[in-house]
Amino acid sequence: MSKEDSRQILVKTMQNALQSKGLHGVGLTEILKTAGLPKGSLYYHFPGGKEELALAAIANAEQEMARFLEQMFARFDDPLEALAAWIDSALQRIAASRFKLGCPLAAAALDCSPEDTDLLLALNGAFTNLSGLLTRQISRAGFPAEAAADLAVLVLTSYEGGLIMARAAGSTDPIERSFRALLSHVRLQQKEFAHGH
Amino acid sequence: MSKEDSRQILVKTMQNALQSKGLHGVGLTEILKTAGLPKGSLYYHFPGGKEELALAAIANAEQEMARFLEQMFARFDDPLEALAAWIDSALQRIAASRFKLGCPLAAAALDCSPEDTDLLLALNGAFTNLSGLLTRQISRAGFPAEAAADLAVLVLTSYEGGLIMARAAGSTDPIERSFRALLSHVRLQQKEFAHGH
DNA sequence: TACTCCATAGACCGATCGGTCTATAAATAG
DNA sequence: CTATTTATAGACCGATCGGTCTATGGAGTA
Repeated sequence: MSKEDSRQILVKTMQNALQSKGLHGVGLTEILKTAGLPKGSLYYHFPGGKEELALAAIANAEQEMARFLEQMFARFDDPLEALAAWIDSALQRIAASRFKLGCPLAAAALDCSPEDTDLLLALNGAFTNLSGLLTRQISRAGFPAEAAADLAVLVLTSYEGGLIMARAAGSTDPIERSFRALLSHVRLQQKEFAHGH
Repeated sequence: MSKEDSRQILVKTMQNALQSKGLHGVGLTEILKTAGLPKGSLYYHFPGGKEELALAAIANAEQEMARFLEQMFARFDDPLEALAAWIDSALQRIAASRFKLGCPLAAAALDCSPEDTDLLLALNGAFTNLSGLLTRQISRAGFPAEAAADLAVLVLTSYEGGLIMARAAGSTDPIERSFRALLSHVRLQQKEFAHGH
């Protein structure tokens, strides 16, 4: 087992734990049991303990999400189609987990104390990067800068909120509904801007 | 201290704790210290312990939210104006807490194990009731049933997601942006339906 | 082979977790 | 007044928490 293997296993295990139980919902013992590693490994790779591991999991989650979004935007000419494809894949992932998995970023954001500044800072960075990415792509769909920025944040907030409600409902319905509403409005607005507003 | 007083104090304290730290983020000791009550009181009023208290806090939060929404809808003729007023008050409340408080429903949803069926059931009930309430009011604004239902869910998801991002950002900006985008799209769609679609 | 360093391996720690139990103060009923 | 119920009050419990520490297997180099 090489150094990078164990490290990555721990990060992924924590990422998964964040999604299903939240930061304080899982113990290190459980994480280590799932990862199949002893405590010594954890504190060798992450001297900062649980919080450092959580930060790494958050960074990893952000990176995965950003990479996947970029892929979708590269695959589709129309940014709105790319968004739809992203949501589609999210729906499949959630249903496949039988609605156990949420977003690790949201879970960490709600499960930490307001004093955990490192965590909140990392989360803010992640959200900022993702909304920046979305803003750039939505601009390409013909939206003015400010409108695109607002819309990007709306996409993110309803995605995060949708995951929460889907988890509670045990159904993808909330995500499907909110994105149907969102996209139909966006198409309408797109036409407005196209006709020279 | 009468029976109902202590009970209500415990419920409100747990509700507040859920909002700032999540279900597993606070200990009973901390809750009791904040409430100024001993352990005996907790288990007298809530034999089911932490989970029963959490359920009561969730029910209370739902009721408060529903009541406030109804108030806003009663005060404004235009349902969209009522929504805007609701968000406005949320912005003030969040900023006043210095971005410590989120939604207790969302916090509970993300911080519980997928096996906590009682909790998830209660949360689903709360979300269903709230989206039903919103759907009825949005219909009044001239939206067809299905469009109103989708839109209601979008309002809820972006509200929940907005609270998360606002907490991470330490700013009301995400909520302001997403609702600006949402409302501008909705007004546009409203006109469409008004002109006979 | 001997030395070194990396990466486990897990016993162990004090603190705190949620929960139970007995005791008692305060109110109510007879 | 006594008897009974109500609602605290908090000591106490085993389990588990995150974290520390020493010991060890094993790959790489001389």
